[in-house]
Amino acid sequence: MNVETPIWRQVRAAIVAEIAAGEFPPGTPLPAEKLLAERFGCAIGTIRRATDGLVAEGALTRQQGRGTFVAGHTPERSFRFFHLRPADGRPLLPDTQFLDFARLKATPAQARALGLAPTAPLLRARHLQCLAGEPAMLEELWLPETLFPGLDGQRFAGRPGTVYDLYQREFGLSVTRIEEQLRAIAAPARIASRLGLAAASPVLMIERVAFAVDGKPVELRLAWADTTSLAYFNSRA
Amino acid sequence: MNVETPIWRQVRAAIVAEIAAGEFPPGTPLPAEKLLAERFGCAIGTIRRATDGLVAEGALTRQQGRGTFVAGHTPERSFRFFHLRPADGRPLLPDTQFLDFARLKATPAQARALGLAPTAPLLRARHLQCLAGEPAMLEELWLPETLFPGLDGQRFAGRPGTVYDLYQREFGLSVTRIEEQLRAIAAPARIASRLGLAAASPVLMIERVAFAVDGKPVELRLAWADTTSLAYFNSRA
DNA sequence: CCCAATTTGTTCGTATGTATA
DNA sequence: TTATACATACGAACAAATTGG
Repeated sequence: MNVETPIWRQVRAAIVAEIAAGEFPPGTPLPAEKLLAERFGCAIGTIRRATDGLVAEGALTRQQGRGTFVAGHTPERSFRFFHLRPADGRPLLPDTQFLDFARLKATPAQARALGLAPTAPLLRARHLQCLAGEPAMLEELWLPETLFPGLDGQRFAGRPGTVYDLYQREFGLSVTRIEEQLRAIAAPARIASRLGLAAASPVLMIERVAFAVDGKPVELRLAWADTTSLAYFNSRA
Repeated sequence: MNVETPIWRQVRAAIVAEIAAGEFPPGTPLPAEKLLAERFGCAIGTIRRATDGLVAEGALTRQQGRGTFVAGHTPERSFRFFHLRPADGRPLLPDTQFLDFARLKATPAQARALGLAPTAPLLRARHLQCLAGEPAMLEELWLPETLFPGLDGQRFAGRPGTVYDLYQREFGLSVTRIEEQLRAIAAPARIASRLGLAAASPVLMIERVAFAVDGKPVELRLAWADTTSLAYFNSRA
């Protein structure tokens, strides 16, 4: 009479909920598999089944002999979502130049993308990503103010690590999935000049929505990339 | 004393090899897990572990009560690699207009991308992908002649299903993974006119290498997409 | 229509190997 | 060395879906 959801899914959901609730800050180990099995009243294999997906997504990392850890948004981890590389495919860490920070109202399209009420208050941060010292991509980050209480330009620009690391450490929002739309457009004048391009040069425009472990959208990001000597790398199995 | 590769990896490799050798044509069921366990002298769980990855990649499909099948390249399956959609994200099957077919020599860059000797003979097919009746993307397919013996324009254009279905049915090459590079460029005159665009309009250029189950590169594909009312959709966990 | 055989899906428990502290 | 934790592997049982009689 088991038409219910499998135990491993229930366990997975429970663990995700605990992580999303901030019970295990990034870098801390989950209870050992044996303990989890006891706590949830199931077999160790079921615990593994439940965590396998999280490990594959990068939300957890397992280390033989040490434990299972909630993945922090180290540069390498965030890098999973950074697709811009030189033509040879060699991964290159970008460095970021902060531009400005503002508080605005959502447009209908933005509200829809983030699942918010129309004209909900948003925070907007803009910065420039540089690769090998050259301006590579201009980015606009749009954040629901309710999810990022008290965030301002100082705290944003003064963060130590990556943007997603900030979301996770300070607001308990762990980005694990993104959805992107890519288009080729003629660069608007303001953007072209920031990238050191002639006006109306073709640029790669990226529209991203980032989701937290629990599936909630937490960020809308618009980006304009100069792909004359770089490319957006994607690989699918 | 087990420093060797795990059994499940060996089993996986063996199954992949058999599929690549054409022992199980697409659509046919693999031997039941119990049989495979006996044949390989291991437990059923180990068989499942071995096939889990193939299922995730879409090379196999499991159906409770029926069996485990070698996935054919149905339109839906090939669709996993088709990323162009209207802005609303609604998936839309393209239809294809054949343009031409030729036999040429590889450029150094093409040979490198396909892992071939310089100036190896290549087959080139060109076609136009249309979405909702409108020209959406121009594609150039470059194929190593040695992998596609006897392929010509007639057989290419006259195929019943998708391109990848042709590769699999007639040449035993099952595409399971692709790597892509995306760039925004100004459309060359010939391409712009095919897409019904003004010369030098921004288009999304896609460079793809497709790999078979066994990891061998089998196709180099260049594509130019009109993204004025379409977008390239990508999602990563 | 029901029944039985087959096949995958889920879950359990256990044992051993290997890496870490 | 010892204890802990994950990695691999085995075997068993039952559930659920499918198929064919």
